[in-house]
Amino acid sequence: MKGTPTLDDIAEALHISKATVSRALCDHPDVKPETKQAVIALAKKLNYEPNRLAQSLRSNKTYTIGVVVPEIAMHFFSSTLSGMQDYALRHDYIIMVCQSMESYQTEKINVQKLASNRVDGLLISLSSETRNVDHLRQLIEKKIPVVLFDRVCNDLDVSKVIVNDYDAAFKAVEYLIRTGCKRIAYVGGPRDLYISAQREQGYLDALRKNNIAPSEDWIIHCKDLHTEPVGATQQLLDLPHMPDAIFCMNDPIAIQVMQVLKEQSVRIPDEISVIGFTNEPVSNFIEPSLTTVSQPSYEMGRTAAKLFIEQLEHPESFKPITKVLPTELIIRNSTRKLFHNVLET
Amino acid sequence: MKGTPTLDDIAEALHISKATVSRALCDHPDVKPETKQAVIALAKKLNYEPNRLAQSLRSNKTYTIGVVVPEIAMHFFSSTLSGMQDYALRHDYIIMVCQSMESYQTEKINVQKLASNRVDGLLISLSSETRNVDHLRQLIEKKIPVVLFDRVCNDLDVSKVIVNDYDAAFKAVEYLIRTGCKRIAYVGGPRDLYISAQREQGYLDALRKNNIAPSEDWIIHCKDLHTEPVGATQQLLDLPHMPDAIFCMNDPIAIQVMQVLKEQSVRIPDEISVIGFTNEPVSNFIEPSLTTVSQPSYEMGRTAAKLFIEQLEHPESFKPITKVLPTELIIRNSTRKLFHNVLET
DNA sequence: GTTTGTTTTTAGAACGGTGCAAAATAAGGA
DNA sequence: TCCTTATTTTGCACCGTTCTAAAAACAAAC
Repeated sequence: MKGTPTLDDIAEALHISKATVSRALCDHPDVKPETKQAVIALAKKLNYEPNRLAQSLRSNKTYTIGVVVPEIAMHFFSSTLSGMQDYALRHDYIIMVCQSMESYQTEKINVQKLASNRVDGLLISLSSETRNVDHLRQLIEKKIPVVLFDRVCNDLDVSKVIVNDYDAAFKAVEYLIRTGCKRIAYVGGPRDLYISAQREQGYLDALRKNNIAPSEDWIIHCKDLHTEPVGATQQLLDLPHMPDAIFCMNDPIAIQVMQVLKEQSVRIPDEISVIGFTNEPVSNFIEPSLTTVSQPSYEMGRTAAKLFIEQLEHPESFKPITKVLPTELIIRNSTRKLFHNVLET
Repeated sequence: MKGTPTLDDIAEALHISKATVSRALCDHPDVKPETKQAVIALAKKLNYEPNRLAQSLRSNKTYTIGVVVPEIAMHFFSSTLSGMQDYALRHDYIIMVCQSMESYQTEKINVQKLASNRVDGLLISLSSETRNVDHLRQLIEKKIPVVLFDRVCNDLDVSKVIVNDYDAAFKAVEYLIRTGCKRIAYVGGPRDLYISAQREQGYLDALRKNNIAPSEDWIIHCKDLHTEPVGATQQLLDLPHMPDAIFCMNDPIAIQVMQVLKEQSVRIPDEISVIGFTNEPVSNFIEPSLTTVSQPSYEMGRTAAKLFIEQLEHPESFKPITKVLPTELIIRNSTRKLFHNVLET
């Protein structure tokens, strides 16, 4: 016998047809028990494994899920990947992973490569540059399921896994206000990055509800999340009337903000409170530890994979749904204590 | 026309055979220029894309690389994944990612699933539990290339990407000695985890070279890297003669060690110096910032992918090689300053 | 010994692309 | 014009599986 055993090899050895062998291995009822026995025994002996490629070619199904994240090495995303991988593998799917590096062009290429690799569908968190989602729409038109997570967009009628960014931001900012902060700034991502806009809206509404007039000066949008927050912080410090709190779109931004504050010897939280979003591991260890909104990243990945597989395996009963997972405000030491207010009320 | 266009569709439309179409698209010389033109034009118009599955079935090549890491969400590994992904995609490969969660069983399952998905080969970093590598040997016997990175093992004759763990550990420990530490402990992984053993050996030899007799009490092996270091630290603190430095196998361990020291109000580095390994982002932000050995994780991933693809595409000239990437001792504030010694010498 | 009805098995056609040998066409030389 | 050589093109088999329709095998009933 040559390389890996095939159906034909088994069929030939037992003097039966490969169709029967195929049936026997699928436990099809139309096969005589003793034939089935013989086939299974020989298959085991030869260490036979069906060729996935051939199966896929025939069935047009690859048991493969394409995943695109902005950056694999960002903890939030690697944690979602972990959740997806676990769920997928347990259901016999494998994930193919790409990263867009926050570039729209790269994202398009990623999607294209995954599609040409015939993935059964796509789990994607959009790059911060992405405005146009035609590359996804094309897939959807071809009936290839797409599930968005975290960095979603509203003009696609697909399943989504998110947290309530608006609400979480609202609560975070309201917490700042309850600790006595009055001049609260927001350092966010690009203006049209959906999650950033949502968090900004929550921020604005929390201010308004508490009779604080928002100021344009307090809101800064960064295109490049890795470097711009540094300048943004300086800009805030240079204001005639410096803010007393900074709400950051995510933890990496908050960390850059804190670095600048520390360099300039601005005391955190006495002079300025800082609050982040995501609860990356580092936020627990930075000094002072960072108050932040925790997002269930692993669970988001798991849920995205779950919705995806359900959609794929029960297309008849499929309706796009949006799963909103809970967040939690993790209070640490980068924000003032509630102490005074508790006394005041 | 039905769903996705195929070679046959183009052939039929142009009244030529699909073989010619196939050739035209591969830019084979044996096709009349005008035919080629026509084919390419129509292919573009129909948005034709060759079916990877069909190609793979025929050629027995999938342009897919299986990757197994101990834990996707550990920064070191997500960073290697990032490097692999970048290099792979640029060379038209896609990575399929699995995590072993430090479990030998899961690792075997991962390898098995990836193999049954007909990956062209495997990049793997072994779980801390893995002693036996027969699951990899099976692949190698089937001529499926395997490249090991970081967590390698010596009984496989394959390409490897590592850092010089022994040397880096030696230098790190010697640095501790030069800052005046004399009772240096080692908190590592399981005894037979190769990188841990290597680092331990470097540690031991650095002590001996500097006439410090190693003590059994100073060396602790943790099976579970996520929880055991806490108890290990306590154990060290409870020694009649407490260590004045702790060399940790990696940063996550170092961070747990530091947490315990801080809880017990042991001053770092005045009473005990702490040194880590890997240079995870968090080590720069923890207080005091962690002195550690930086490993080029992204580069390790890239290099692993590179070696792999070279091996795959030039099997004739293949010889297993071991790439040793450079490390760097990053001196921060969890270790004493060199000051005194500089004066002494 | 037919007829009818169940099992059980079998060719053979997909799936979509590539490679080979052979055929068809075009061009050049005597 | 015929023969030779070079250029293009064409069937067809193959990769390994699954599915369909039809055939074969067997048993029970008439």
